[in-house]
Amino acid sequence: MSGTPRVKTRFPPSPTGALHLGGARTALFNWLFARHHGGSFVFRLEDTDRARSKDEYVTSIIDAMAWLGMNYDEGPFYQSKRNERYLAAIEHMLGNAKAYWCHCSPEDLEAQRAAASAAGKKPMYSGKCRELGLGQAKGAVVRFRGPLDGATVFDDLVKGPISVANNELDDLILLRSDGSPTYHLAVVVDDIDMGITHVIRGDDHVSNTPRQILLFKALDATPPLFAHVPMILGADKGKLSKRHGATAVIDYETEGFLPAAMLNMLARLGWSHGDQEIFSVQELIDLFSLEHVGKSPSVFDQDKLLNLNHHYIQHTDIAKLADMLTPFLRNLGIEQPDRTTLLAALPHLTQRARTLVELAHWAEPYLLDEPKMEAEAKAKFLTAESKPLLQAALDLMESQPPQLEPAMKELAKALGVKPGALFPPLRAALTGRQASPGVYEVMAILGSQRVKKRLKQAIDSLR
RNA sequence: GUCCCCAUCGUCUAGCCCGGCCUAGGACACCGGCCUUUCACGCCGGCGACAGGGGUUCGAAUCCCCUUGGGGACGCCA
Repeated sequence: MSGTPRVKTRFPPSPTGALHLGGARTALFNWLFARHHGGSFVFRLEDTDRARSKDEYVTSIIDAMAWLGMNYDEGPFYQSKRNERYLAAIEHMLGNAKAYWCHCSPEDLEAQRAAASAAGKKPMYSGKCRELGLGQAKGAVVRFRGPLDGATVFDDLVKGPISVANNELDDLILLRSDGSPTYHLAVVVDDIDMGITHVIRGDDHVSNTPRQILLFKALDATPPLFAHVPMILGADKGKLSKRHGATAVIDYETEGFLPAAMLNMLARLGWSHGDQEIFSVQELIDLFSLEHVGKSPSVFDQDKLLNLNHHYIQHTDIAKLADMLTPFLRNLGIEQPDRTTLLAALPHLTQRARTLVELAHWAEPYLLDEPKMEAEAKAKFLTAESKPLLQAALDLMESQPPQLEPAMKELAKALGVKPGALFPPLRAALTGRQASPGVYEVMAILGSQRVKKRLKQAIDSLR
């Protein structure tokens, strides 16, 4: 029975597009904060804009959250299903004069804003209908009756104290002329109903905060605590957009990134824990705190993500990696990869792959019945001069050498050539590539039967 | 335009709240070297920042002010 309420955060995307990087990071911070404090995390869909909201975006956002492993304790809630609650709140405010009907037409409003701009002020609603005592009418809206003087102050958990003069805030619309509630009203009612204690959201909402605080108070509720995290920018420091590459998190899944790497990357954008760069999810939960979230925007660096992903690929259990590779191998036409071969190859491949796409590419030669010959590898190394070398290697394999490495080195010496002359043709014959793990490793992965078969094929192709 | 916010290497950042330990640390990227049968991994080294100007102080990246620059908001979008 403690007096401090249990921490409750929420992530409320509007389903008007896929989950993008900024949204994912906001979700992550809310999720980490809730988990860190043993609180709960609410997932809510803000779909009051019926025209732009789409079911396909709802499922894609849910999928992206699942991919990242951000589970929620309550929800998904849909604002579109909570209309009576919003209407009741508006009715309540109309009843105690915290709201009023406004009959201004869109054209009239436009003129008012233009007038304010011309006077060197912020374009705002003039308050024309505020004291007119108007009633409901066709095309009318309900507006909030905000305070005319004083200031609204709040202590942002990341930015510190923020103060805005109330006369900078015009009377915002609560109910549209089509009878639907607006964003500001819906969020506030939801956050009250759902008992949200901490609102962690993007920087673009700071200027909305004073108006929402006023709404909380008008609804006789104590506002939650607010924390505004800086935006994520593109390489040119502009808003993140398609030009900067992938902006939707699901794109990173198809490009072969691991969720753990993505989470690590997102967490380190704007948050830090001393010099530490690598964090497991559990460490993130244990260490996360709003005090260490920075105040300035950060640029999303693809190279850093690639580097992190490379790290996670190297440190992920081989069997698990093999499982994750399945769809990427399928894209290469490999439906049923031989698991034994794959498991044998993977330890030699992870150090050279930064993504699962690259890893699948490296694994391909070992999983195919016959390696695909790259034109350049063939032209450079499968030549008339290399034929006797390949033949010698094949003869050696027939004798079943117990130790590959010394045997191959002996062979080079016996042939009177440097290892650098013998190995590239062997690699080309065995993998079809110019680059691969060491030739002995390749042979071990393939096994002597397949090695002999590939050697024979290469020799035959040189006839 | 008006209001709000922000400002350390190219990028992510530590340090800033509680001034001296900062000739500003780490990571990514980049450059060079080592290792090496290729491609990588790894290791070693290098380049590289407190936006500018005023204060306060014995002393400022750290505190205050101004300038400049950047971002956000100003919708019957969220």
